[in-house]
Parts: sequence; C-alpha cells; structure tokens
Amino acid sequence: MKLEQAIKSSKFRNEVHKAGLNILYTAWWIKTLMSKELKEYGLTHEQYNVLRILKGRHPEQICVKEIACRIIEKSSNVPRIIDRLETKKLVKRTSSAADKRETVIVLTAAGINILDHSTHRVNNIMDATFLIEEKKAKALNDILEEIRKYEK
Amino acid sequence: MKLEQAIKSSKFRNEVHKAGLNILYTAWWIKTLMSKELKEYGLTHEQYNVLRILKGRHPEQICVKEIACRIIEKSSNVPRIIDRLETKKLVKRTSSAADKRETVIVLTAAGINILDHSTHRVNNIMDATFLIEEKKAKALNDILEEIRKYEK
DNA sequence: GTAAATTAGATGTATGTACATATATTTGCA
DNA sequence: TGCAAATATATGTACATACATCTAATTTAC
Repeated sequence: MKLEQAIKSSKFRNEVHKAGLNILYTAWWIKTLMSKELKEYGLTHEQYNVLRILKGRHPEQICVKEIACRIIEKSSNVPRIIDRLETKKLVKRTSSAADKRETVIVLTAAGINILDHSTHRVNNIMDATFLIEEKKAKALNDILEEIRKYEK
Repeated sequence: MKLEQAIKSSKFRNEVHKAGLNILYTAWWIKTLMSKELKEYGLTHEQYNVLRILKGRHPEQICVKEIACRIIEKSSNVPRIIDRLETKKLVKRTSSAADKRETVIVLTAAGINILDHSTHRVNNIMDATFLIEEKKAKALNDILEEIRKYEK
C-alpha cells in the first residue's frame, strides 16, 4: 500500500521527509504482522526478540546487559521483559557467581521448544509477505545505513 | 552505523531478513531522535503526530475516528492521547452536534503555537541528520511500498 | 415504527517504552 | 587498605500499545 493511502495524506515536504514517515509506518506494519503470528504462542514481539538473543548464545548463560546491547529497541526495559519470560518458565534467572551484580539468564527446554516453533511461523510469514529481490533488499539496507551514518 | 554493530549480530538468514531488522532498528532510531527534540516542549512523539494531523485540517474540527485513520501507528489509543493534549490545553474536545456519538477535536491557540515551534525544531534536526539525496529517498520509498504491496 | 445491528468513543488490563532513582557489588586509586 | 566512583540490575512513574468490553447514539431491516 502507498503511504498516501495508509495515512490519508499526500503533503510531504520532500522525498526525504516522506521516507522518514514511510520507515515508521513500515516498522509498525512489520511488528503487527509478526505479533499476529506470535500471539498463538502467547509471546509478544519483544519477548520473542529476547528469546532469539538467548538462543544465539545457548547453552551459554548471558547477562541482562548483554541482552540489552543486542536488542533492537535500545530503550527496552530488559529486566521487566525477563520477568514475564521467567513467569512463563521460558528462561531461568540466576545471580552470577563471578560478579554478584550480574544476573545471568538461560533458556529452559520449554523456551527452546516455543522458540523453535514460533521462529518457524515467523520466518514463514515473513518469507511469504516480504517479496522483494535480494538485490533490492541490499539496496534498502545500504540506504538505511547511509541514513544512520552520523548516528551518535 | 551498520546494523551488525547496532545489534551485535551478523547472522541474518538473507538480505531480506536483514532488511526487516534494519527497518525496525531505523524506526526506533528516528523516533528517539525526534523525541529528544520534542522533550523540550513536553510533547511525546505520538502527541506530536496527533497535533500535526489536527493542523492539517485546521480550523476545521475533526473527529477521533478521522485522527485514528491518519495516524502512523494504527493501534494507537487516540482518545487517551487526546486526554493528555486536553489536560495541557493544546486541544479542545466537544461532542459533535451532527452525530452525538462523535467527539470533535480542534487545536487551541496554545496548540498551534507549540506545534509551530516544535515542528521547526523537528524539521531542522531531520534535515541535518537525514542526509540522503532525493533520488535515494525516492528509491527507498519505492522499495518500502513494494514490500507492503500485499498489505491486507 | 421499532428492535437488532452497527458505529463512535470511552474505559479497563496487560505489556512495553522512556527515563529517573535505588540498591548491591565491584573497581580504582589516594 | 579503605573509601569514592563506577557498574549491574531492579524498581517506580508517566505515557503508549494492543486489544477487549462497555455505553450511547444512529442506522438498517423487517
């Protein structure tokens, strides 16, 4: 869908301004698409993101800070997301022996299981919806990274 | 900044998968950038978005449903955002005479004033940061709209 | 002409974001 | 060595999101 239709507006200062809004709208659209698939597993998009990060290092335990620096939305409150994953017994939280300030987290068997199934579903929906050539995806990645070139 | 650095990960299924994460990360980055500027005016990104929509039709009054269909994040709870704008006396809320189910909203003088100043600031920061050619922005817009082609 | 269905908006709840502050632990240096 | 600064995480608060439910008003359908 064209952005003009999606937000019922056609007044943009220029293509660059439109691009900003288009990125925000597309991000909302992707999150909504993923969240619909994750709902069946009782997971939110953010909980899924944390589980994926844990999977990347499994069976190693990783600390809260390390999850925080890998998460997409940097201002997420990681301890709170872990609270909910712990309640659902998808992760186990332990105080680190090496540094008692740290809390280390590890996936449980149930966590691995739910992640495997939900990842399969999420990948399928994305592959079926995100229908662009690798070449265009590469061009998109290059432009996004050029935009963020002066990131502080 | 490269996405690999931003999320400390370099394992993507393919360029298309990376593009999805890159869009999500860039959207977070843009919102954070804008929110920093808006903070000075005591506005959140979402409140700003609603004020902009009202400005687009000013001095006409528009109803809650119409704001909702123009907003970027479609699942926003518009009545609640309006609550906060009303408390700050930036908008006025009235029951519609034509259809008493509707609530119509209009910007106050204070609302117009704060919007003018904050828009100036937001546009400046975006122009100074989003440094890409119109041509590339156009290419970006085309690819994003191709991704959303099969939007339900 | 009235009852049922639809629509607009308000409100409730769980979760997340953004940011400030508190607590415990570790580090670094005088 | 001892104490201030830094670090890791937890917790508190205001606001937003996602979604369900409720109420009032309007439309429709018979």
